[in-house]
Amino acid sequence: MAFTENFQLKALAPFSFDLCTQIFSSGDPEIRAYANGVFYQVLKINGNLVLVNLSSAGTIQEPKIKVQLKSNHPITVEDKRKAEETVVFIFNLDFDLCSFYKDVENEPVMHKIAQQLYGLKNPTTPTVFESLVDSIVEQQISIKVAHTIEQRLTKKFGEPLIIDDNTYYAYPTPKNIADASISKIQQVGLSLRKAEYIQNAAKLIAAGKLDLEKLKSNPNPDEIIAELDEIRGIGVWTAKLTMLRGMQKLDALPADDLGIRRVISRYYCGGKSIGTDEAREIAKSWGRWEGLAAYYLIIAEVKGITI
DNA sequence: TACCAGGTAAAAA
DNA sequence: TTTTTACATGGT
Repeated sequence: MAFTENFQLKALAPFSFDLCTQIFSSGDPEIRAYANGVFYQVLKINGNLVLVNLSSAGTIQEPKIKVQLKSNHPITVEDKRKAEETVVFIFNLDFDLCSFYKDVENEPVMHKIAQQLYGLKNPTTPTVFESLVDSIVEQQISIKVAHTIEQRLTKKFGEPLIIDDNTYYAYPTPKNIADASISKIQQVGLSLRKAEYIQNAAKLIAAGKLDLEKLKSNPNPDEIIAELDEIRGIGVWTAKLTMLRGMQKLDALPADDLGIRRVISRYYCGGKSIGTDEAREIAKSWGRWEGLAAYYLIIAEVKGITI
């Protein structure tokens, strides 16, 4: 017998629920997915696993989100509050896209893409740890291989939640990973070195020597990069990707990233391969929103948008 | 079959 | 100090 709780959330307009969730339509149905208008994933709320179902109940200009929580434990008022806070964070509901749109309105390419992706907000991982681990996994290897490995990692070390005879997996906690052996971690297809990086970071967090959630609130991006860079296996690329996807630092742009350089080239340089400096130069025209703008380019490419 | 893919640390020069 | 190399796996 599952406990359920229903409520609604408002988002700061413009917000397109459909645009924001579409990228999850190919997600692993046992982890996180978007199907039949419902996005769902498991969150660990105050120590208990909760399945969060989200669907749109409004429009782009008056966005409302229907939230349904399901758990095998009673859901307290505090659980509800925490879940609400997390959902707001995951979809960046409080962010005002208008400031981004205003800053790029004189930059023809991004302006046009932004018009076609009106209401798209960048999704964020529920914890910084998740984006840090994913970013390490994604070093060097193709994004498809990385996703396969990330799914295996989640199912092998994440805690399962069984609701209505379906099994869903929460993302592993730092302790889950810290308690696992290097060879066990390697079994999901990671190199020995990456398994060490990930376990080491998890141990630092589990031991209280590293507080990523606190680091998130540091307003100085350079200090965040410097601190992350201290951790073995984390370079500037990984630090920036972590900041972008796990801390909503929308100015962080991993300009040396192959995929980002490719997509910048596609929309700005006719597809010829460009260097890091050239990518950085083009990104300057996006002001404080380099990372968000890069996300727009990636989604534009996925959706086949042409200028 | 090779080679490459959203890097990094450690070894070698 | 700067340049090479190993790394694991799945897609092409």
